[in-house]
Amino acid sequence: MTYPMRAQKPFSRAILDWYDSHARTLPWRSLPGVRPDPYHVWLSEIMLQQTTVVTVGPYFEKFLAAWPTVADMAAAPLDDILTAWAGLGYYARARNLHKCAIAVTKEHGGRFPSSLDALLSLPGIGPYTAAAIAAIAFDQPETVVDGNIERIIARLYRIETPLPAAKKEITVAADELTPEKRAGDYAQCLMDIGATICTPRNPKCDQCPVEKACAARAAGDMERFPVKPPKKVKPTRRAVVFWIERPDGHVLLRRRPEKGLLGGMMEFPSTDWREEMISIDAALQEMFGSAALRLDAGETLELVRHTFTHFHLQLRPVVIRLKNARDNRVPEGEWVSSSDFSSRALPTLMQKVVAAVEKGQGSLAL
DNA sequence: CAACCGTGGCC
DNA sequence: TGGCCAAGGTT
Repeated sequence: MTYPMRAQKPFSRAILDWYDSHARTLPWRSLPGVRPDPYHVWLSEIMLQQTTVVTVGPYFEKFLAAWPTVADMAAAPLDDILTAWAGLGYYARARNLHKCAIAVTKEHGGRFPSSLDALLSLPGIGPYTAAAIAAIAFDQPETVVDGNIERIIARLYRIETPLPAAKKEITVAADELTPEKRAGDYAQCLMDIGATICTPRNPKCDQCPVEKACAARAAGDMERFPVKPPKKVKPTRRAVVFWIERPDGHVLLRRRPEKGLLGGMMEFPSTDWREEMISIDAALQEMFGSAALRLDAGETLELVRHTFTHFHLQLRPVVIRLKNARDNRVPEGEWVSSSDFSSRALPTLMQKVVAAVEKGQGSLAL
């Protein structure tokens, strides 16, 4: 095929040479050739799953300041982890982060294991993250395959098989190129190249240290790879969400179920998320078992729009101002002053609801 | 295997 | 403006 298959060492050497002069300085990254703290590597790798470097930066610093060691994190309440994670998304990562910290503390004496298998058995650590930690933190010659490296390999060999079926083929090819020494630096270098040069669109091939080895570059069809299946249409779900405020200004929050969408995070009570928007009357009936409220003009606020991985959501916020502190029609939950929302595990969707309510002023009395 | 699971930035 | 995409893992 092309030269990298026949000449593994020149390929990895070219990559590492490039890295020594072009490596980005990132908060979790040590100098080339220096082993970083496995706790830092783990924390950053979990945060970086499907998340950009720019987004992760401040969260990484915040977590390290709050929990300097994995034992500190293990000792923290899950809600503190979720609160700190709020806004980062994919909240199962935060729940698994906590589980993993506990497992490392209790079952591994507070030290991360260095073997691929032991790492794979930990919560939230899959094939990519296990290989990344083993290579970067423990200098083991494991093959790291993330989205960047998939793209680089797919272009290098012009792999026509669509993802995710191509994953095995790509991993085999990547494995043949992984160097015995400095596999961690090598992996980070490939990811740097993927993020800055071998980008999904408009790749900067003239800056690439392995341009000459790339089959897609030679054919001039880099952007065709990796081949991906067509996207599915996202349905839209709609609901009424309630900002229920007591006379003392505290607002009702509820905790979502442990698993599933926004699992374990806080929310404003809402009607079920259905395909069709529910009427305000029906929403009041569903939430309070009573529609005995007069609806005046201006009581509803701007529609909150949010897109999740697999559906769009539209929430119609309705503000309810309670006349009495206690009202048995109101569901159970936690009453929180809006000035304390920042210390709560409110996902971005719910922050959008806060913004919509603060921007508007219409309300209903109950 | 395919569905599920967030969010922000880019063009 | 909206689909696409990002240092994936779990079920």
